[in-house]
Amino acid sequence: MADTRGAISSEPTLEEQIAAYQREFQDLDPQVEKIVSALSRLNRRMNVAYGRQTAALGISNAEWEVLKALVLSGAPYRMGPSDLAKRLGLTPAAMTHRIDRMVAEGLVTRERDESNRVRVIVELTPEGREKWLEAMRLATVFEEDLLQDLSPEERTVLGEALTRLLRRVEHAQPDAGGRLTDLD
Amino acid sequence: MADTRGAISSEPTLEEQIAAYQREFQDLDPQVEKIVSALSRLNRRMNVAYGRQTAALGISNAEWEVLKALVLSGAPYRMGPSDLAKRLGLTPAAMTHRIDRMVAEGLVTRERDESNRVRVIVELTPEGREKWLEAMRLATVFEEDLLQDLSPEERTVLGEALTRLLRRVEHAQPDAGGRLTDLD
DNA sequence: TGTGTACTCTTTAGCATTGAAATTTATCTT
DNA sequence: AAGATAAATTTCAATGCTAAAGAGTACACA
Repeated sequence: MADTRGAISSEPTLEEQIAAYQREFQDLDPQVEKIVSALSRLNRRMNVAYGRQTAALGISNAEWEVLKALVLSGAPYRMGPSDLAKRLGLTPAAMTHRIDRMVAEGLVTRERDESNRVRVIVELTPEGREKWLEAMRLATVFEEDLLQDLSPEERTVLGEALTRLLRRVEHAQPDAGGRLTDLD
Repeated sequence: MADTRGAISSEPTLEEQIAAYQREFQDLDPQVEKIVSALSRLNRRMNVAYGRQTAALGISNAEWEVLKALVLSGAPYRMGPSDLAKRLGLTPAAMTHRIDRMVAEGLVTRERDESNRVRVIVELTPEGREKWLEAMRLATVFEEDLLQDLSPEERTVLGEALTRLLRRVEHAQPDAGGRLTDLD
């Protein structure tokens, strides 16, 4: 899991960091750098916060990711290990071990698919679903607090802008030189 | 390092995901969820892109992080291992090993501080600085492409909004229940 | 029916990370 | 000056990840 550790301290402020970049690299567009750096820092801080919350519930951030994927798949909350692995960006091997741990903790069950015995079905237990719900409640409180300074209009604009950026990275692939070129 | 792996595939669209969340969790504010999910996805995609670029230069994303921290510290590009560790959010132990590798590759040097022999000084080599510069050039091209759909005004608004969110997480600490409360 | 091929999951070996203990050097107290 | 305490780094054992090899099952096609 990415950058979930706590205490990010003695870090320069965003402004100091951008000033330092400009000193060392003249071609830098400070506006672009501000967006990119803020994005990355924000994400790191948020992951730390989520990590603290899930830890308080006795699960790891990694386990929460699995619970989320299963719930999002909809009732009856079943997925195969390789689907889960693709969804979370893990190798199937890592998924095997992660599921091992979660079965031992009673968050999911693992059984063979009787109609195709190559396949394995991972299914959320009621306990797993309950954990997800508790984590979800904490997460929404945190997220609402995070955004409390933004008016509904500002939220709309922000969501719109981020979605546009996301579409750009998702529908484009960097070429050999790293340039983003449209696929459609 | 966080979520730097490639191929994030067979993922539901952002819209599908939010619809699924609303089905499973009625209290969800779709506007908030849109922002938070887009942020997290965007960051993941960007890390994948950066990873591809640094890999093309023969360094890992982890090594790039160290190079960035050293350059940002300004000439003469020296830092102690524990400062680097704090800056990158790693344990000192991990820093020791990472520096080992980078010394072996000639990106940095490690020597004892003669004025206080407990301390160690990690210093960027000219080769390390050159690698940073190459990575920086690729990164700025990617970042400019990423933001190409946003007008200068939109960029300003976006940067401003993200900075505001960042200030909120940085100056606030979640309490036992996970609420963000101001420190100032 | 039998064999080849493809697919899914697990096992194995290697690597980066963490947390805790150990090591080395500096500083404080008397 | 001696001994205790503190600080910075490294060493060590355990964890979770990746990549690649292995095992088991289903399906196609002769």
